Order: sequence, then C-alpha cells, then structure tokens
Amino acid sequence: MISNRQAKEREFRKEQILKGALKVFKKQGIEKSTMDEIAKQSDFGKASLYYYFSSKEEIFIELLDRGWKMIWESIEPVIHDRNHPKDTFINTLNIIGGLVRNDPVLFEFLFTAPKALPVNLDEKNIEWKKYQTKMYSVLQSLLEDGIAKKEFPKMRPDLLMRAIGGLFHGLFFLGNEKKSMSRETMEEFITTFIGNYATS
Amino acid sequence: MISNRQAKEREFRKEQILKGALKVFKKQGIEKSTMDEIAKQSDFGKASLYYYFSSKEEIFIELLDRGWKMIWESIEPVIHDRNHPKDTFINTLNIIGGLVRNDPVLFEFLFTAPKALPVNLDEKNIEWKKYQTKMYSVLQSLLEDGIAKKEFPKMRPDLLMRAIGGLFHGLFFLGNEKKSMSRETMEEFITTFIGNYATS
DNA sequence: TTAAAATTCGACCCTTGGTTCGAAAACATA
DNA sequence: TATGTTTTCGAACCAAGGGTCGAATTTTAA
Repeated sequence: MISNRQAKEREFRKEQILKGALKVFKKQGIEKSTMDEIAKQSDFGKASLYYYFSSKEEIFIELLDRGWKMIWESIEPVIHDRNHPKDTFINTLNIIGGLVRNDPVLFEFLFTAPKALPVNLDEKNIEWKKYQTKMYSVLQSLLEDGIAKKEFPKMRPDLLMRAIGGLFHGLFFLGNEKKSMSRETMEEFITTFIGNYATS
Repeated sequence: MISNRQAKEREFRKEQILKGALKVFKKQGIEKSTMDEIAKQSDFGKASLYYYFSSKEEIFIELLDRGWKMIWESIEPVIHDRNHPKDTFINTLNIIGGLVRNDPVLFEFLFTAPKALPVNLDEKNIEWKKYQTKMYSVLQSLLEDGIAKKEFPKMRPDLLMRAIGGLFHGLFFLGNEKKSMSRETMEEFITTFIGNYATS
C-alpha cells in the first residue's frame, strides 16, 4: 500500500533523477550520458536508479514524454484559432520560444534526442511522438491556411515548415552566445521571413 | 621506401575505409559506429584499420578534414567577389547546395559531426575547423556588406547568419523525403527570406 | 631467388558501462 | 517492540567495443 505522501516523494525522487539526467546530457551529450554519472548528479547510488526506472532508455523516454506533453499543453489553448492563421502561427512560436528561453537545456534535449534515439516504432516510446506529431501537423495546416489566405508567401507548405523549423532552431540553438533570444527579435525574424503582409 | 604506385594504393585503401566509415555513420549515427562495423563495410580486418589510422577518432577527423577542405575549395573561386554581396552570397549557397545534393550523407556528416565530437581544441583536429571558420566568417561579412548596401533586411548579421544556416539545414536535412532539394527551390526560399530587393 | 619491407588479420586484452543480486537500512503500522 | 514494506546501494556480472600483438602472407627490389 502506498500512502499519498509516499507517492509524492516517489515522484519527487523521479524528478531529481530526471534533472540529473538532463545535467549530464548538457555536459556530455546523450550518447555519453552514463548511469554512473546520472547517479552522481542526482545523488543516488547507481543501482537505485533501477528502482525508479527500468533502464537508461526509459529515463530519456520519460524526459521526452513529459517535455512534449508540456509543450503541447502550453500551446493547445492558442493553436486552434483558425481565423487568423498568421497570428496564430506566430503566437504559437512565441509561446514555444518562451518555454525554450525558460529551460534551454531541456529543449535542446527535446529537439535533439529524437534523432539520437533508436526510434523503436510500435513500442511504447510513442507517447511523446504523439504530441510532437500533433504539434507539427497543426502548425503545418496553419501554414496551409495562411498560404491560401495570402498571409504567407506561396510555397510548398511542407518545405516552408522545414525551413521555419530550421530557422527557429538556428536562432535558439546555434552559435555560442548564451544570451537568450528575445521575443521581439524572434518575432521580427519570423515575420520578415514569412513576409510582411497585412497584420490583422 | 614507398614507390609512387604504392602510395596511390595506400591512399586508395584509406579512401575505401573512409567510405566504409561513412556508410556505417549513415546507418548507425556517429556514436554507434563501431570499428568492427567499419571493418566489415570496407572489407578489411579490424586490426588492419589501425595500419592506416591510429584511432577511430582519427578516421572521423580525416573525413572532416577532407570534406571541409573540399567545400572551401569549391566556393573559394566565387566567394571573394565583394561587389555584389547578395549575388555572391546566393551563388555560394548554390554551390554548397550542389555539393550536398551530390553526396547528402557526407554532408550530413560534415554538418553534424562537429557537434558530436569532443572538440579537443589545441589538438590537431583543427585542420577542418580552419576551413569551417573561414567559410562562416566570409559568409557573415557578405551579409554585413549586403545589409549595408540594403540588399538584405536590416538585422543583426550574426543572427541572420544563424537563421539562414538553420533554414538551409532545414531544407536539406529535415523531413523524411529523400527527394533532393532543387536549386530553384532553394534559391526561391533564400531569396524570399532575404528579401526580394533589386537583383543585379 | 631471396631477404627486407609492406600489408593483413585472428586472437587476445582491457576498460567502460548497463544491468542484476542480495542484503542491509529506513520507514510504516499495529 | 515486532513484522512487514519500501528504499538504498555495494558488489558482482557480463557484453560491447576500442585497441594491441605477433605471426603469417604478399609485395618489392636487388
């Protein structure tokens, strides 16, 4: 029987471990993140990690799950307004930008790890993938609507999506300087790229 | 004493190994590329690899060296024309785009590996870094000139550089479809982004 | 033809790192 | 205090993978 407080403490310890994993990721990159190091960072014995997670992979999957879920829940209230595609699109990017600014390391992980992990399709690592897919597809359909309404330049939406994705990534994650990208600057770049059409 | 032909054959074998390494990189990613696998792919015994390279790292460093040198030599004839920054800039990107189209895997490696490798500064792994740095700094100064001449939108050149870098990367390397990015499409995107000012 | 040089590679070594075991400690409950 | 339950972790296990050794094979050149 697990009391309420016990459950909370358990959750708390899981979070400590996840934080530790993220610290290690920051220093070493995902491939070189070892269980020993994660244990050290989170102040547990290595064996104890296995009391909370069944494998190293599960730790990182759980980071992805929680992270992408958080992103989705942050943008969900805004992203469904289909009346002004461009505004909605930019608002959404701004929300995400805010999140990134708030925890760059986590987001570097969220945007990087998927490529680094062996994507066992069919398996249970799909949880985060669901949110990611949803986000991308809504964003892309916003782009489509925007193009139709001439709020965006006429281009293949999928390519436009990739380009903007790349641009976003470039602004936030490339380069050495750690100064956080301001909302204004980001908005300026996106708008310039997307085209300076009428702002509703 | 090494005869001329011997030297050529030696070089040929090194190339075989490098090609093998790239194949493995394509399938497994850089971290999971094992010497055993590289040996298998290039039809040598694992031990033989050490006759040609002193370590696994050296193999990848050499790929970087050769690759970045090749890039630099391809763009060098064009990149120094300072009269029409925008044209020069776009020409350069087009050249690189052509190279990428020609060997996507190699370029995915060239653009990816630097982040994945433990950048032992001071060490001899600087060779490729020299070319990379030169390229980025020339491109960025083109951007500066272009901004001054109002051929580009007025933005912080370093950020503009990062944004374009990201966009380029997005167009060529993001997404699943392997259809190669056409010169026209790429040019269209870059121009749209950079702004449709007078084309000289 | 033959001795030296160049090349190849199977077998082995050794470290790293993920995972498991089992016993102890801490905690809860009665 | 006694008994079960939860948590912790040192020690050991084991597979993977980078790197070395030395002997065999092939090539070169006299």
